[in-house]
Amino acid sequence: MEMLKTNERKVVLVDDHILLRNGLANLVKSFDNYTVLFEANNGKHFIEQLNTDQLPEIVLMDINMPEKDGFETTLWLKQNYPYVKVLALSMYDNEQSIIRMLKNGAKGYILKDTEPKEFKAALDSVCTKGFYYSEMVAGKLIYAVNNLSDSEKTVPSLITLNDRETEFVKLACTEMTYKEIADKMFLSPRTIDGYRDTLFEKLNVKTRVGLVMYAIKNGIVNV
Amino acid sequence: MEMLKTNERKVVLVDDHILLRNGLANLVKSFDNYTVLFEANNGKHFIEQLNTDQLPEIVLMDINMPEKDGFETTLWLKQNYPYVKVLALSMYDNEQSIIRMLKNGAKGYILKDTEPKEFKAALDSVCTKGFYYSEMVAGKLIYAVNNLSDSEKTVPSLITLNDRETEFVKLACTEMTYKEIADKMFLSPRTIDGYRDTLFEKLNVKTRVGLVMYAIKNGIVNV
DNA sequence: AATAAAAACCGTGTAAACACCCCGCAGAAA
DNA sequence: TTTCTGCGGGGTGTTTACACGGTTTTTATT
Repeated sequence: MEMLKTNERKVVLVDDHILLRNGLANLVKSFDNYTVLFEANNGKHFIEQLNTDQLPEIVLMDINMPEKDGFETTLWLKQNYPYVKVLALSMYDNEQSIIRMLKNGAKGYILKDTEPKEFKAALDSVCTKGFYYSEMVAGKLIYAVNNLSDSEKTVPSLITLNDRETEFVKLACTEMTYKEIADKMFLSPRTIDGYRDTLFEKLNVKTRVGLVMYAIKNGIVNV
Repeated sequence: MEMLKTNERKVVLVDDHILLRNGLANLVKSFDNYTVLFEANNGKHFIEQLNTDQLPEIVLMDINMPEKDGFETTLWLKQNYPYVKVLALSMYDNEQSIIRMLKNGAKGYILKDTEPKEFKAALDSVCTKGFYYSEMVAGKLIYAVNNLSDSEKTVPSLITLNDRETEFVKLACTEMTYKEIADKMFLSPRTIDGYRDTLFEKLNVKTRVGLVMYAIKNGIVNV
């Protein structure tokens, strides 16, 4: 009654929380017809370990990771191996992260406080239907589209920060003054003013504290 | 060759991240001489499920949880069942959390990106030696005592915020001005200035952004 | 109950930092 | 060409940070 292994769904786990990742790996292995190819600490290690001859069907992808985070890695997969399905795994349920992951190619989005049963359902759904949207995700998406600012409605592109902006945001999350940030970035304080103004507009915040909170909620800075 | 069950170490897991908790539970069960009594979503559920006739030897305790967090629950255990050992489980490695948990009675402190091997070692150490201090924890503690402010040296008590201060910090993590915060708390703006100044001194920060970052790192506000 | 000490509360003032408006220029992309 | 993006600048009012001071209320002790 032994079935052939070729039918098994090959899963890869990418998460820097080793205990969680290990536990998940065991959970996945306990499911019928699922097998774990390998595990990776972050996106960089994942890409290094990826073997073209033996591609996974599903990648369980954490979002907040060092080296190369879930957003980048998912985008990289979409561009290089579009048939590898990504199921995003996150602690946070903020709209921006969900939208960004789905936009980058993730087929589903589950939280770390999900029940194992739902987790299994998500895996199955991604494999068979090609996607998995929980009620939570659907709800957040509906909420998000209903709360788009006017600028976002006309330009429905996702909020993205370039390297320079990201660097600025990280420094804005410290106790440095804008003048000190300007020095550190080898820019004029006026230019820093410009970065701040465009980011305030783009991220829909009004103060530096608002910027900081946004950055933390969206994993731009690591706490 | 079957050993008697009475020798087994009874473990309870308290964490709101169900997937991690489940994985950990399986990991613990896979260890020789360890058994899992039950699991709980948070401190409140844990206390409800606790059975005096069948106390655990070790409680694996997450810190950031809804309802009743790891700090409170550990303190409660220390006061009610001092022989139950707590091994703190956290995502963050900031000194304040470590010190606070150890102060509240935790016998050890490990991070969620710990290797399963070290995790096992921590469990064993807590059971046999009664404590577990990883190099990370020891290092942080040394760093912490070397960086105490003068006021902390004379009064070596832990930093604690009262209700009013906590309320202020939470509002300081929004885009409100101090004047608006004053209105919301039915206080004069000058009084708010006082709160800010004492908190700056107490928490060793210099700007509002510093205050916000401290609050987030130490779980005073929930992101 | 009296009194001292400790908090919590509030007022005025000032310099720095922040937020926001205006503007131009160069180069790449459309 | 136009448009967008990164870059740099001036000016101005508001907010923040940090002084000095004060009163009232709470808490502890004699």
